Amino acid sequence: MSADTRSKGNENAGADEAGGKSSLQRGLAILRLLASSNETGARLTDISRALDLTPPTVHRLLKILVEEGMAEADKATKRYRLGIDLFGLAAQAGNPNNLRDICRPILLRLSATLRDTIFLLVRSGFDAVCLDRSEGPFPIRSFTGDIGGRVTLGVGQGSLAIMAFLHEEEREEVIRFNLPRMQGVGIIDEVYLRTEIARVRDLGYASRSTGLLPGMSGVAVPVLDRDGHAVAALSVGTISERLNEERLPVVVDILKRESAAISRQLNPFDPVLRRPAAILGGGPA
Amino acid sequence: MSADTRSKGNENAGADEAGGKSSLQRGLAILRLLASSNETGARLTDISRALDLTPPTVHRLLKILVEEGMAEADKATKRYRLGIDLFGLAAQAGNPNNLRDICRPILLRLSATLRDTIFLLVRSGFDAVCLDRSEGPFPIRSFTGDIGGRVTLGVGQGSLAIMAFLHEEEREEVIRFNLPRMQGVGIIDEVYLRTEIARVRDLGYASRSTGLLPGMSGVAVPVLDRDGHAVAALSVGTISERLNEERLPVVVDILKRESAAISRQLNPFDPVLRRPAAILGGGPA
DNA sequence: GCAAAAGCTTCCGATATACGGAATAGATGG
DNA sequence: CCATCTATTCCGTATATCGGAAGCTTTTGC
Repeated sequence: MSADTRSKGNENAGADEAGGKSSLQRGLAILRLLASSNETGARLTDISRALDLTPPTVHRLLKILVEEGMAEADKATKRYRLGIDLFGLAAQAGNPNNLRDICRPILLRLSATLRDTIFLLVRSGFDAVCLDRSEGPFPIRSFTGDIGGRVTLGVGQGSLAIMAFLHEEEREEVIRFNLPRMQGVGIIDEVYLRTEIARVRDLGYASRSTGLLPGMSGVAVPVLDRDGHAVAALSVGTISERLNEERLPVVVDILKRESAAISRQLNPFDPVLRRPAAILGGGPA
Repeated sequence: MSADTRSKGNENAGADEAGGKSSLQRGLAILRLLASSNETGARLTDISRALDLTPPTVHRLLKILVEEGMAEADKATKRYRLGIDLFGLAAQAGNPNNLRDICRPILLRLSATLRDTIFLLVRSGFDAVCLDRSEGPFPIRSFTGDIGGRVTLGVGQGSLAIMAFLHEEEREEVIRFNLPRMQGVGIIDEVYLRTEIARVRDLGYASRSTGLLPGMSGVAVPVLDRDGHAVAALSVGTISERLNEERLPVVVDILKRESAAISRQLNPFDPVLRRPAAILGGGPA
């Protein structure tokens, strides 16, 4: 197992077939396919062809999925889509230590205070995933970070904030894996990336025009565990004008304060945070 | 299906066992179990006992689930929880016709305008499910309706709004099924329920102190399809004082207007409108 | 610190379970 | 109406799944 993602399972050829051969894997493959075609839904034969499974097999699996509430059949159009039960499941998913629950009120407060949209990102393998977000009243919305959306770790400020505060070895692993993936999404130069990371680590926050969208900027701070490693990031996305030299320090300060509050709630036992103020700057009591 | 062939002597009626016998069913059962114990996570043997599966079986299924990103193993605590990929899946789930996407900006507008929390509910079987919500700035939050949460159809204003605008036969079916479930959650009297439904149908909105929480009230309007049947409900939850005789009609009026706007977008039958206006979204994942 | 208990993982043979070809029924469309 | 495509059912085959047993690791208790 070791390294935590899909680096190994590569033995079976086939572009996008049903991953393995267990029926559980096939069922999950169907769910993923349905997710990717949720606009229109997918018919049985579509699935059959896409996953290279025979119609009877797909039929049987779909029947189970429907019974279990993970899929729904639109009898009118004969199309299948994901079921709402799945939605309920996921409400609990990716919520280690109730991170999302803890952060929810903070996101609300931040979006109200800063008037921009606030994102909560966590690491998932070599990506960052948007766990939650809270829209601010400011009328221009960032395109990034629909809930559940993924970004390559290292792309975007929230990503960088997480990356800068990973374990040394993990960060190296991520850099190695992600550099090729980052072609054309901004950073392609390893040296530059490392410089950025060092800078973020130094400052305790990430803030640069990502280049993803002209005119848009972001600021992000990591949410640290008791060892000073990132478990998440708080990020603000807005138009560049709203993150000028005057306002930026203010925003950063507020973010850091809230991040520290989250850290404290994440570690209810902590006698003393081990590496607190040094990294996050002026730590409020 | 059904027909319990319980070859094993194990007759002990263990409350909540793994649903069926297919490995897909068992895998999903594990996911559900993890969802219900996401606070702490579950260990392999916990799952094994709860679902009446042998440890090797659970081990194998968990391994698959982890590989597929549907579960995560916390190596430190030896506990399993739901994986973030599941979270990403569900971002697409329960989103027929992109209902959630369509409603998102409207929820935001409503919560800003009305200053209270707005809920989007859809029907799922005999329940209503909270598809989305948008918090308003008003400091008292309703406990109801975490995203993904379920309520018995008929309990609460949003529920009622949906129920009042179902097909005749469907409504009867729901009433029949749900009446027993509603014991102790407010309405227990069939006559009263039917009266309420008729009233809601008449007025075009639902508004009563639900009795679920003293001092809290709600208003809800249905979102109708072209046939005048409910596909969803928009609901406002707040303290009773904020829904007095003066304000209520205003709120209802605004809700109805937005509901109508949604309905219009839901029926892009005009082949011209097929394109869902990729304003800022549509980004790659 | 050691022994005991509980938990996790691997192995492997028996068999239940899932598979897919073929045939049927239903839908679509010319 | 027939031709084509799709969904569903049936059933014999074989394969993937199961669980006992045993090795191994971690936790518990003394």
